Amino acid sequence: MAETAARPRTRGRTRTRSREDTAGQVQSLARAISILKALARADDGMTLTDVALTVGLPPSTTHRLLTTMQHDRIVRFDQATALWHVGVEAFVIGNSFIRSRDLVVMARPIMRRLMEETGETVKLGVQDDGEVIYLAQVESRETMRAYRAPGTRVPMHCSGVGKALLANQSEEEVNRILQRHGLTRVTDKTLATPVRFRDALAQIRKQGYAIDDEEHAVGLRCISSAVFNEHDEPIAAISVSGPSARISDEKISVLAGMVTRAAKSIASEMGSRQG
Amino acid sequence: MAETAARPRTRGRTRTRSREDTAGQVQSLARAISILKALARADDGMTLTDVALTVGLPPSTTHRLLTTMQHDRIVRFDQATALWHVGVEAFVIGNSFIRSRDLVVMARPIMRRLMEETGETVKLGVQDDGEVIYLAQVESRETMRAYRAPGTRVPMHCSGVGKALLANQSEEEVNRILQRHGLTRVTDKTLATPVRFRDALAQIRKQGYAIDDEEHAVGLRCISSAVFNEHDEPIAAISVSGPSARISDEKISVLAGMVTRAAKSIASEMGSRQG
DNA sequence: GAAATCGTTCCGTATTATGAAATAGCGCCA
DNA sequence: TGGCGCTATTTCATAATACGGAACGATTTC
Repeated sequence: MAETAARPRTRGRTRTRSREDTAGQVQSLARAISILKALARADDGMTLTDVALTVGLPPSTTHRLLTTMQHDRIVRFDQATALWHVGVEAFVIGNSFIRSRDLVVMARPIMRRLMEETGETVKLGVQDDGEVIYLAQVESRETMRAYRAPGTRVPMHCSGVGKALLANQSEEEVNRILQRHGLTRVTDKTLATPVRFRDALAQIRKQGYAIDDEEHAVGLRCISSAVFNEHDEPIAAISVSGPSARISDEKISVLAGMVTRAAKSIASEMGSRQG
Repeated sequence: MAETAARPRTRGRTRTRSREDTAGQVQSLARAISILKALARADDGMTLTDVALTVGLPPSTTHRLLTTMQHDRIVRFDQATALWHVGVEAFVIGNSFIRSRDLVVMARPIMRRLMEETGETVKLGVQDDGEVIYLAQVESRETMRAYRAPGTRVPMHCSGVGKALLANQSEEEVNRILQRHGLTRVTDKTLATPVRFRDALAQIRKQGYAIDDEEHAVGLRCISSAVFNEHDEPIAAISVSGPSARISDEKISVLAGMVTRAAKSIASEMGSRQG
């Protein structure tokens, strides 16, 4: 291990990491994380070669990392289909993120009641990295219902929760986020121009609640209201969403009342605990 | 770097892993996982030394693994309190488990084992539209046995599965269902009055399991226990059922233990912690 | 029945993880 | 204010550990 200079540097490990951003990092762990992320993105599991290809690692290394994680059920291997999935233990660990946030624990019973009142799916989301991330959801009992698994991310500009959150932030903050993520058009009704979007925010501020009228998914309407902390900062938003057929124009004002009331009870619940 | 044989194998790192169960495992990754598990167990975050102590690693190693995970927001460090928590990304990854988990698939092996233990037919049912719908069943080997085709619906108030589910719901919910479907008398023993039924539910809550004593079919007894999800909501119930002749009063408590234990393993398989 | 494809294990190599120790922060008490 | 005890970080020499190419199996395909 002394004659490093003698050997041409090209041979050996295929990929030499750029020694700047990864200094002090544990390679194998970082690689395992990227594998996990890949698995989480795939809807129906991945084969070993799929995984190896997407993360850019040799199959043997990929396999070794996967089996290590399998040992603790972080990932699961389905023998029958030869596919790797995210495992139970990852779920259990991930859910402890929720428990560490009083918000979700407090909000859940109120969300449940709101679902009973409205009959529609109720979601709770926060802002994260310029996007909305859903933390919790209470599903409607209807056959035709809105569903978006907790833990998924959606753009802010075309979701009720996102707009409710943005409407209560400074103009600079809004600009920064729009600049970073853009106003991507997702459906015909997505507000895809800055002017229209800013008007919408003004409207939300005036009404106290946000509406997403098929701006994210065709046929899906959604009414949302922000939850404020004791410093009047919007820390989260809840929403009620369902098929446009059920969420008629006439019903909106009634639903909006229920949603804003629920948002306020969550806020007061948080305040009392001094979260 | 060629004389590997010359050096005595015993010296070196302080802890030599027992080369059997950890062969082919990636040490650093396995350690990182144990750190994550420790963090998940602690609801309110841990200091670095806490973590290092509980997983039995030097602080420097622990710190290096933590910062690597922090890079991808698998863990979060709260500067103000100097505490490490499970991070957003762990939540996002973990929740993708929901997409791949399947109650019936997870339950089946456990149901099979329960059938072997008890010798009786094991069924899995969920609540749908105020009724019980059976999703799966593992049949007893006896000639005389309980049978109910998967997919069939039965009233909640006179089935073990239904009662186990109802016992774990709010009073309003129970009232709504009873109002909608009534307490139809099916056999002589059916609990057909609200008072008797409510008493039965209280009893179930106390015991942790439900008994259907010929309330649905003459000569058929059934013991059932609910399966809870990660929010402690009852999502399903399993039952063991057979002829009253075989399911004697004395046998009930033994069978009940087996059923509740099986229900708990299904729950933990589905990601509810504390199985 | 041969070829191809994919998953798994082996094994020599040196890169990378390791942990002791040094250093940097941070209250806390005198 | 300054020194003391504590905990969090960073450094760095060392070799243990992760690495990946290649061989081996298992399965499917044609």
